[in-house]
Amino acid sequence: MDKSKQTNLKTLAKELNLSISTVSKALRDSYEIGQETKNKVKALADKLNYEPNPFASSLRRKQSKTIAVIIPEISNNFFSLAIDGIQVIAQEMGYHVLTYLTHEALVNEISTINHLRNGRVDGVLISICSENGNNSHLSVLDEIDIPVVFFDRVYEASSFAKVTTDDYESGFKATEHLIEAKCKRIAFLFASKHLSITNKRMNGYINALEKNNIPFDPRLVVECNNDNDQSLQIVKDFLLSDNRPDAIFASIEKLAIATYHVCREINIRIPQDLKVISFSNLRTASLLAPPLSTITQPAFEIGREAASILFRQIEKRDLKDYPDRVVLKSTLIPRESTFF
Amino acid sequence: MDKSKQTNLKTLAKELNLSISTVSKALRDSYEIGQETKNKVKALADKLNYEPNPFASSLRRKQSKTIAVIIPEISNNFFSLAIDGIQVIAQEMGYHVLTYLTHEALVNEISTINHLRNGRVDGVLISICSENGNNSHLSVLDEIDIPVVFFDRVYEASSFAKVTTDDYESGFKATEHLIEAKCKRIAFLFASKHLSITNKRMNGYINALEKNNIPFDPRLVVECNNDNDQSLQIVKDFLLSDNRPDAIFASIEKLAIATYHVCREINIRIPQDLKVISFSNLRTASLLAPPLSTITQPAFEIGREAASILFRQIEKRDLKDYPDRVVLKSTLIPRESTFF
DNA sequence: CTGAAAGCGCTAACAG
DNA sequence: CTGTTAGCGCTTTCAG
Repeated sequence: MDKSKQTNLKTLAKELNLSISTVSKALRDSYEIGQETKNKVKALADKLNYEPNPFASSLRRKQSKTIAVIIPEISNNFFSLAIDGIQVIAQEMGYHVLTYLTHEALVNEISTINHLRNGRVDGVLISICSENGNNSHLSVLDEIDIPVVFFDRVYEASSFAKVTTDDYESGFKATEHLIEAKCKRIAFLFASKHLSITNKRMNGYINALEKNNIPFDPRLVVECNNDNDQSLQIVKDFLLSDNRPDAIFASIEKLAIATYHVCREINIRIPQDLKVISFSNLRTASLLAPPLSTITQPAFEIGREAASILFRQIEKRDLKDYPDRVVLKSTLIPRESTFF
Repeated sequence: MDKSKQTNLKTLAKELNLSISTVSKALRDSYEIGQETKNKVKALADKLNYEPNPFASSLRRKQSKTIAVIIPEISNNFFSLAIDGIQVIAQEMGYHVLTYLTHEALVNEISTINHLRNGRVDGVLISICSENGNNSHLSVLDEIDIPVVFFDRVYEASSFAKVTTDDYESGFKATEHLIEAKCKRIAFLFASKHLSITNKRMNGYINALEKNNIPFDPRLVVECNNDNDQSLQIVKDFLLSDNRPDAIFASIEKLAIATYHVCREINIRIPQDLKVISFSNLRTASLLAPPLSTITQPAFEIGREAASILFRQIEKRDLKDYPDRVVLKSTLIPRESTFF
């Protein structure tokens, strides 16, 4: 296919008997150019569907009008809503969005970040993967020297801006909600001990127990993982053991879903035999059998906020007028799964 | 932040006392360069974390190693799964993925496509928006002169490759499934009459009725839209009218969810009073009250297939060895919502 | 107000 | 096997 057909400044200039630089300036509405010339140039540009070559322009100006979004997975209600929020802002600001999925693998996260060393993007939004033995790889973000904003799964030790929800408070509230429903043996399910969201949610859980004089039993803290089948098995074993809880607080949605599946399989009744609450952005939470009590994160808003902070950093880098931490509150929505 | 720090070919060349082109060739493993030189060059490049400037390279080679994905929305199970499939292939092929959301608005779709006129991407994957009075705007895709592959929501009249599911057959099967459950007044719910998926699914519905000697009643074909609240109201009015059906075939997931909400609100029992089946990729279909019978599309595979066709077109444009139409089968999964 | 010229970083002839 | 050179299309001084 013939790329030579693409209109460029040269074509326009020749057609109009103007110089390339005049055309360029006219299109960018420079004060140096007369109104009449501008009109003529723009008319022809429109007619020929001129679109500036983004690479030439980026090469010259050293900015790409593009941001990268690095997330563990996309078929996940939280992340797809967050991306939606990010896209809305990006499209408003005239930025393009490159999306990268790490599939929870450190090696992908590192190589993705490394590929960003070259100016391809003006900024990065990242929610880190769960495979995070040490976070040393994130030092590469420091080196690439562009604005970075973490959202949801943040790297606490980093100095970049972070947008999260109130994980600790929500963990606390969820646990107290179960305690109010007279639960005594409340389990905490999580998938990755490396994530700060896990730890904060768990600290909320632990402190809520403590405040209510319920002894903390480490055997009720159950580590699952990102593999659905494995998590299913872990939850099943747990619920069939003599260590069986009377309530489950799932720190992530997929573990609540696993719990529902297991309960159905081994005939545990929710909420009679087991109460369940979960962090979740499931749109069908209220239609489940039984309706699932959730802590619903403002996923869309987290994306939007993270993006707008990023753009503030990108567009006026010197002025430090952006917050370096934003916490957006989650909402506890009690439903039948925690009815007493 | 100091962009001058970024390593480029010049830096490497100077450091090694070689010419820029030698370094360039060495890095690209050209046969023209000696092994020893290659090693030296690569070692230094690694050490200095050299990443080629993508804009310079794209400008010169007239290809971006980037594709665009244009979809109506992302917080939708079908699309997020499809994107997942696309990303897997793209990452394998070393391509970057730019995502654009049209939010079902024609004006966004057009302007997005127009912005792609300049070589920013080497190919486009698109699922068209529902606001598609006439599809004339898609002629812009012809003009930009790069490979395009439609997936799911295709523009039938176009000559570009299309990847879909078997919408007609699935519509037929879903309807027969309801007929087997002794339904007589089967309603068809849809959101946009402009989409070919709507029409194909509806034709399947109509022909299944016909084959089973059930008269087609146009009053049972209900047009909803993309606004959840409005659709909720439409479905509610419909179910409260004297035109009330004994079964609903929802051509898209969100209308099944709306139906569930309405039934709960006005105390219609599923499946006793109303049977429901829907195209859906809901992971929680089996956990709903009652579990929802679905026609599940191979969303991930559709994305993967569309992407791999696109890359075949991009990488060997002359050889027409790619299919121009791929149909991946959906699966009907009967659950309680259609129990007889 | 308009134009000439340099150069962003890389690739690809073409010479040597 | 290595180097020189000429751009890709655009922006941006700087001259006129």
